[in-house]
Amino acid sequence: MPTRDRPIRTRYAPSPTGPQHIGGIRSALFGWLFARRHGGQFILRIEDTDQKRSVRGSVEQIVASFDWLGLDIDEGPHIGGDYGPYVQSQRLDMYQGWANWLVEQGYAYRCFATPEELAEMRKAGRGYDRRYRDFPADRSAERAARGEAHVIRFKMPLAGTTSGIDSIRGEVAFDNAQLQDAVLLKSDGFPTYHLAHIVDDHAMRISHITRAVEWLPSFPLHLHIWHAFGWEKPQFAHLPVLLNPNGKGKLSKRKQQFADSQGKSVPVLVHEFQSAGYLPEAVVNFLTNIGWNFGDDREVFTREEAISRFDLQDVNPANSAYPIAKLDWLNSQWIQRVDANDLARRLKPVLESVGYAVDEALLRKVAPTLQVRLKSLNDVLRMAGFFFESWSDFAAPSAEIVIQRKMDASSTLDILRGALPLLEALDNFSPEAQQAAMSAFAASRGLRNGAVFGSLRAAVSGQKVSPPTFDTMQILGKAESLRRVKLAMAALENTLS
RNA sequence: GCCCCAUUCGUCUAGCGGCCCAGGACGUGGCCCUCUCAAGGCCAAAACAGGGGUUCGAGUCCCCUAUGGGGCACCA
Repeated sequence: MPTRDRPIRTRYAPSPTGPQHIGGIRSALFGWLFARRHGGQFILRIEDTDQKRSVRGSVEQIVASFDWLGLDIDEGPHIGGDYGPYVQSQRLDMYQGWANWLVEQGYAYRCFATPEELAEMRKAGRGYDRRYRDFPADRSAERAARGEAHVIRFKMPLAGTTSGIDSIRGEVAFDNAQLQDAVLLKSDGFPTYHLAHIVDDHAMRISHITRAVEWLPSFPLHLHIWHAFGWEKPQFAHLPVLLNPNGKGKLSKRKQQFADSQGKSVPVLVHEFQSAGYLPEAVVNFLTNIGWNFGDDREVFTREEAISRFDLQDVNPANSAYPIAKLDWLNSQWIQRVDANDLARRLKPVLESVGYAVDEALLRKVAPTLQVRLKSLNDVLRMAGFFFESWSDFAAPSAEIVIQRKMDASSTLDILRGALPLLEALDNFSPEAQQAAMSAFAASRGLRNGAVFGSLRAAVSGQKVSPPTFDTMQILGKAESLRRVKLAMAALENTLS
């Protein structure tokens, strides 16, 4: 039985198949949270034993994704560690050694069945018929020595049941008669997952194997392999997976975007979250809320707060539809929560990405007006991009934008004509002072505030929707604001003549 | 086909036999606030898959069915 007091070490062991998918992060996150909770280590190991599936550059993408999300890795191919190498293709001799050891000990055997024979057996409806399970050891060794292609298979018990403890769902039992003699070592000398992960998890002192539910069916196989080796077993936690937003099928790796019920496109790759303007804090918060909950109805919390409460036993065993709509809300919550200067820092690259030369001082003034208005960092473009356009190139907006509801060109012109000298007379151009003057003006003319404020908003921003009018004018400055009001007046005069 | 796992509002979830005529959140609808857009506040509609047991008592335990997910590769 595993002892409870060994150091907590968990790992994420992806295949290097390209950009990091959010489903993998979800699984990794729970292992990471658990390790951090217990002051243990979190390890990255690359499982590249299937040569055909390996994609160059994958490790860099995976590491970049973890970096962005702030999930720190203690040991891995990019940083090394005491139990390396952390790439399976660099550990081949270990797997071969242990596979042979299992054969020598009688726990495994060489199988010379050809791919054609296997295909026939499959067609016949059943799996591998164990035809080499009891093949004489001397003849087996002889054929291998002659260089005949073969794999090594594990001898599963033929009867009885195997049960194991899953940290999330408790005891799980399997009928041994249903299980197959799985391949441990392929004919190309590479191990399968079944062999490799056990050799590595043992060598790397992994205390808790956290992996997706699709591994549950091979759990009994793994238990027997651990037993054959005689190694202390880790604890196992088979994590639920993310389903598509409609609840149908596992969240796809192939379809990178698809429409949810609102017709929005849905990010599934980590870099897509980044480019869609989500904060990493929000993404982590979002993922943490699926299949686990904070415990006191809190939905918004930091990763540190989550660490302080996380336990694998509290993970909900059921798979869940990908509740992507909640991410937008969470993102807006996080945008409101971060410090305004921090928000400015995060907004800068977004503005630069569309070609603005960003004045940081200006951005720091704009950011506070945006905190309650952005769902995504990218919304800054639509809401406040005009601040970063060349001011001298500012063109008066069309009358259609300046003229407010129930107003016309001439009444709007009247408003601007009346407002201009009042604003000009202000020594203090604070939003409060502006608002006091403009409210009084509106009242004196019997106008709605909206008619006055809205005309000014459009005049100075060129937009129907913007940050509050008087904040906008303060940021633009009195001179620039008044210049724009005059521009709008001139444009309106033109439409009237 | 066989095996495993799961099943509470549309969705994410709380609930580990009585505190539940089921709580929170997102989304949706309404109202309030309001210079636009938001944010915020208040309110509303909305669920224990079905059927059998066990028990004084079941969303909570057991069984069956249904549905969903996964597995049955020399992929992980």
